[in-house]
Amino acid sequence: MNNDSTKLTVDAVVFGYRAPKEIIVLLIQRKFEPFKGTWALPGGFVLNGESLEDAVYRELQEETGVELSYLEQLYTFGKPDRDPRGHVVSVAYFGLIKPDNLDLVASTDATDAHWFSIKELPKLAFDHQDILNRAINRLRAKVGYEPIGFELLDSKFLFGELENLYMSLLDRTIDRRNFRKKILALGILDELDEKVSQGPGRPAKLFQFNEKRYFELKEQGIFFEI
Amino acid sequence: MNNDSTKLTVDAVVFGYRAPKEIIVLLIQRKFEPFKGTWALPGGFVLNGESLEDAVYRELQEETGVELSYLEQLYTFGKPDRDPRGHVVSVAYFGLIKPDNLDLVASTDATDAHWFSIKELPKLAFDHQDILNRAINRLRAKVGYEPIGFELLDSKFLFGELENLYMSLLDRTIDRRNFRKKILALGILDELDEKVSQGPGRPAKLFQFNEKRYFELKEQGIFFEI
DNA sequence: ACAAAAGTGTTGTAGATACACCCATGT
DNA sequence: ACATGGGTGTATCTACAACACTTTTGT
Repeated sequence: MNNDSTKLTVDAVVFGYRAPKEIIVLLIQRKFEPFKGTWALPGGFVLNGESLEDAVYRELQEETGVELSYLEQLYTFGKPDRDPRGHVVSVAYFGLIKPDNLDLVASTDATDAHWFSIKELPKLAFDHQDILNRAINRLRAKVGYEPIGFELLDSKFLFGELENLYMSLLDRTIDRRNFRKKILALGILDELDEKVSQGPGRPAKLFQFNEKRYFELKEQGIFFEI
Repeated sequence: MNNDSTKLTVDAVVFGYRAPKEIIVLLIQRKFEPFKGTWALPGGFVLNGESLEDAVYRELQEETGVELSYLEQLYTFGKPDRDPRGHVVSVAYFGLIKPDNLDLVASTDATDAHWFSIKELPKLAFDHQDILNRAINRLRAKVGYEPIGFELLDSKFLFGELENLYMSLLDRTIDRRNFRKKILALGILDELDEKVSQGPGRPAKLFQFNEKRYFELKEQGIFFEI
C-alpha cells in the first residue's frame, strides 16, 4: 500500500467586497517553482498532526496576514496530474473577510499578495482557476440560503451597502423596496439609532446583523432565503 | 516541512432504497485492528498516482462488489486524532445505488458487508458516524433541489415508488396529488405505455427519468425543486 | 361485490414581483 | 433651489397547500 509520496496541501479562496460593486479575491504571486511568478491561491503543505483548518489559518497568516470572518471547507482536488511535482491532493477552503480587514501585511515569505476583482483575474497556477470557479459558484449559491453576506460587511452597515453587495454577488439588479421588505421581515437585523450621511442625500440608518436571533429562528425551522 | 507521515484515505457512504419505506446504507465489518469487528464505512488508502474517485471505486469493488449509479464528493475529514494509527485524512464520498444492484458479492477481503437501515445503525468505527450524519444531511438537502432520487430507483419505476422514496427520505407524508402535479409539471419524466399490476388494485403506469430533457431545462435556467 | 391501490381538479392563501413618489440632507 | 441618495405602499400574479371522490383491477 504505497501512500507515502502522496502529499497534502490546503488552499484558500478568500473573498472580500469593495464598495460599491466589486467582489474581490485574494491571490499571491509565487516566489518559487513550479509556476514561479504566476498568481495563485494562498496555501501550502499541511504539517503532520495539524488540522486542515489550522493549516489554512497558518498559511494565510504567513502569506498575507489577513484575518477571516468566515471559513468553510470547499472541496478536495486530487487529480494525480494537478501538480507537476507529483501527486499532491489539495483541500480547498472558502473564506470571507470584512472590509475593515482588507489591508495586507508584508508577508514573512515576501510573497506578493493582492486583491483582484473576480471579473479581472490573471492567469492562475495549477488548477487554481477550477478551484476559484467552484468557490464563486458556492458563494453565489450560498448567499441565497444562508446569511453569509454579512461576513463581507463591517458589523454596522447601511442597507444600501447590503443591497449593492447582493447585486454584485448575484450580478443582477434587485428591487430596493422588495429587498428591504424581505430582509427586514426575516427579523435578523437590528436597526440602530445612528445615522450616517456621506455627501449629499438623506442620511442612512445603520443596521447590524443579529446572529443570536438568526440562530433562534433557524432552530425554529425558519430559514433565511433571498 | 514534515508531511510524509500524513496518510490519505477515501471512505464511501453508499445509500440504497428498499421498498416501501427504508433508506439503507452499506457498511462493512472490519477484519483488522484498529476497530477490528466493528462496523465501518467501506474505504481505504489512496494509492500514489490514483485519483480519489478511482480509489473509491476500487475499494468498493474490493470490499463489496457494488455498482454505483451516482457518486460525488462529500467532505474531507482531517482531525489529527480521528485515527489511532496517526494522522490520516479521509476524503469522504457520497454514492447512490439502484435496487437492481443491492446484492453484495463475497468480497476479496472476506470482510463482511451488509445493508443497514439508517434508522437502525450499529456503533461505527473512527468518526464514521460523523461522516454518515453529514451524508444523510446532504442526501436530504440535495434530493430537494436535484433529481438524484431517480438514482435510487430502477430506471423504470412507478409513481408510487417515487412518492414512497421521497417520503422515506424526507421522513414526512407528501400529498399524492400535489406531488404528482409538481413532478409531472417539471417535464422530466417520460410516461411509458407499460403498466404493472401487483396484487389487487388498479395497475400503475411505468415512468422513466429523461436525463437529456433535464439537462436541457437546466441549461435554460429551469430548476428542479421539490 | 368488495377490497385495494391508482389516478385526478378546484379553491384558498401566502409570498413574490412590478412599479413611482416623497424625504432629508449637502452644495 | 437643486441634485443626490434614502425611504416607503399597493395591486397583481403565481406557486403552494389543502382537500375527497372515481377508476381499474384481483379475489
